[in-house]
Amino acid sequence: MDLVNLTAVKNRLIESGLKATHQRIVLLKAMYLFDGHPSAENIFEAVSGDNPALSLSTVYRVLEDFEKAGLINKVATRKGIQRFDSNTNPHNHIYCTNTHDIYDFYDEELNELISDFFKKRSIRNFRITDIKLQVNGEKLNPDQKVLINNNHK
Amino acid sequence: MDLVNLTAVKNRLIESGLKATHQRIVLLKAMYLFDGHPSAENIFEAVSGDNPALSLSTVYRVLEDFEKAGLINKVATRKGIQRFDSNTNPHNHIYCTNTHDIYDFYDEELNELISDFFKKRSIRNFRITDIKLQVNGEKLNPDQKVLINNNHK
DNA sequence: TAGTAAATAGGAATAATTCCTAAATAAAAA
DNA sequence: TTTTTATTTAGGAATTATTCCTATTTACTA
Repeated sequence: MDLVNLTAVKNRLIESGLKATHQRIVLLKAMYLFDGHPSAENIFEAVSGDNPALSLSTVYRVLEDFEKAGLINKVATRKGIQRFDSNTNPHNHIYCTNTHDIYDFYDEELNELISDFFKKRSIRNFRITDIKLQVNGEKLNPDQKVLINNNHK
Repeated sequence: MDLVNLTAVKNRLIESGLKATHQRIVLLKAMYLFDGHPSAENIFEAVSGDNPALSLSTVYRVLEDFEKAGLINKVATRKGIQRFDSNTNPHNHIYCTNTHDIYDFYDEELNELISDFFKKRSIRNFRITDIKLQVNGEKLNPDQKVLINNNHK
């Protein structure tokens, strides 16, 4: 199934309790198509060519609405700027201090490790909604990809 | 040894290659004394009563300098606002979605679990400087503390 | 105690985000 | 269909957060 198919996007909006307005459809598509962890401004730039009447304040409001509806998440950043993530599956983040790029990484073993840990250690007076491992550091060669390696076969 | 002792603070600055100016001493002390993960504004408010001539731009610049010197760290936030952490020991963060409070938590076993994991899985083309587990969720009773529980004895 | 490089105050400039409200629009009702 | 109504949006103003600029001040060095 195609995430950015028109009716699929409409349905996602409606399932989440949001009216399928033109702007929301455009913006949710843009979130799915964006490769990375865009800011509101990034998304605005991505769509405003085709949608010249779209307002930046609408982008902010709609992304906020999407987040409240659980369609996307906010990503924590150290730079003090809001960024968003359309990937709502459990995964982790690698942060490059130099470029401020954020890379996703999945690792089933790691997810289990962490979830097992929190079976033993609960947090009193707190309801956990999401756990992310945040790996900070720096990309070495700017021309090469950052890749997680499996050395243990 | 007292972290906020005058000569101790001076020495820390000098060891980090920074001149021990009045403003830096005041601000580093304030960082050590602040309970939590303050913004630049928080620190400014905390010290400006006793230091009316201190400028907010100095606070921003000095906290940035402290971070570069490794005296403090920036904390990733989802709200899009810079916050700082004077605790440079390995520890993790619990984020309350409602109050935007951030709680530290230490767990030796968890730290080991994670460091063992990254002995097996390295990240190609990336130098890790720091790893943090970021636990998102909501504080249940606002009048009670958030505490990590050890159920496994 | 003077000289020099580094740091600061203070405010202006910029960037990021939110707020406001008249107009437009989607969904429901007629 | 058209009308109604509640929601949503555009657009810009307002606010908040952060950085930049530069004359002045300060900490160290000789």
